[in-house]
Amino acid sequence: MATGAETQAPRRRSDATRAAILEAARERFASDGYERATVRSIAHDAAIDPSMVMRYFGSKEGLFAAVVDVELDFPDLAGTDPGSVGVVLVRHFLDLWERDGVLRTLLRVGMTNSAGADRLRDVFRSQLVPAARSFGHPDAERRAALVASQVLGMAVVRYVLRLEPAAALSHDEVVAWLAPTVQRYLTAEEP
Amino acid sequence: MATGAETQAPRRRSDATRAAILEAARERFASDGYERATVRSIAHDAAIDPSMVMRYFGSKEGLFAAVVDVELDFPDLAGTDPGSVGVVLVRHFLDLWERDGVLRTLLRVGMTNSAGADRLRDVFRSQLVPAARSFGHPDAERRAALVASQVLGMAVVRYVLRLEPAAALSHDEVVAWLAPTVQRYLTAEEP
DNA sequence: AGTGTAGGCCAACACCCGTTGACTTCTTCG
DNA sequence: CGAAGAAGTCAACGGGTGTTGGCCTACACT
Repeated sequence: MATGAETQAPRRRSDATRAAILEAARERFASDGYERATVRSIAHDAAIDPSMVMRYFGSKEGLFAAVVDVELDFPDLAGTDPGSVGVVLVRHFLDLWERDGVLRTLLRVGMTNSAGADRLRDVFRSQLVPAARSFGHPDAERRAALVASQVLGMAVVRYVLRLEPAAALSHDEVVAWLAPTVQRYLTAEEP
Repeated sequence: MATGAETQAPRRRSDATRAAILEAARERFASDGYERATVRSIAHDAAIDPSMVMRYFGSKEGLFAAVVDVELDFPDLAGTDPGSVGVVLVRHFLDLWERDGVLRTLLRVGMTNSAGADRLRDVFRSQLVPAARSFGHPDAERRAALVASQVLGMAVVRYVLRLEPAAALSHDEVVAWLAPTVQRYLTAEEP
């Protein structure tokens, strides 16, 4: 979706405020979760009045929807070498988790908020399942779910729980360990 | 820890109430998360007054600590055949997740509440890391973290997010797919 | 039977939340 | 310059929260 307005030149004075609110909200939601991230605290971070949040996004729910409404542009796995799909996918996920906080926000909020969980399931269905279909197995959904379990799990221990040994792993180490797993889930004939 | 009192005969009249509060709290925390599980709703489920919760557990935080303060008795991996440790561990985890709601509660709450995250890290450190040491690799902590990422990830997609394909998997299917992964994380010489 | 005490309820407290509407300030353009 | 409208502030609302203390009730023991 990613509601328009960025197609037109951003001359409106309010665009800066809008962006500030969105950024503050993204960080608060990611670090505090949906309930503890209060409209007041977000407004404080963005250095504006709480009522501005309502004016721009209608409600707290609307603000969350706006934060979470971004394209995640998965790589097209159809073109890549089937032998290195694990590496490609894991590396892409690492980038995605660390680029901006959107996925972390989604993960954290998705644990307690149904709108967050819905959006997360949406990403799974619209991005990961199609990618899993490239390998011709009839149970692509199951394979995608297995991949999701490993990738989300690493995100949980690394970014949310911050388990020391997991958070300390370099990107290369994460790829080295997880890629074979993901590869197997997607391409193996049987467990 | 598991605070005593169950060593003495449970003749106190209040023990039933105490247990009712604990059970209601466990379910509410597991299904709603820490913030949305209100003391009032828990008291309602336990059919008592909210003030009783305070009398027995001091505060909402105290109640949560009591809910989460249970032994998880991991299997001792030292005795089991090193070739089937993946199967044993994954099956044990499935039992643990589904026996009572404590681990689900911990997972959900650990995402937003620091006390929950602490307790989860505690379980990791005191149970999973020692188990990982059985295999003589110097980086046992890292191996344990990898196992945690896969096992927690499956719990997230299965019990919290309820991703359809993952929730529909039978125990045997989960074991068949995850056991080789866990086995490799624990025993492989290198990625 | 009478009394001390543990168990339980009720009403209220102070606080924080999301949200609202009226008011002021700044910007822009005729 | 002056007016129109956007951008932003302020104070308040109704409601829900965790928590408290006073009061009532029912049981155990002498």
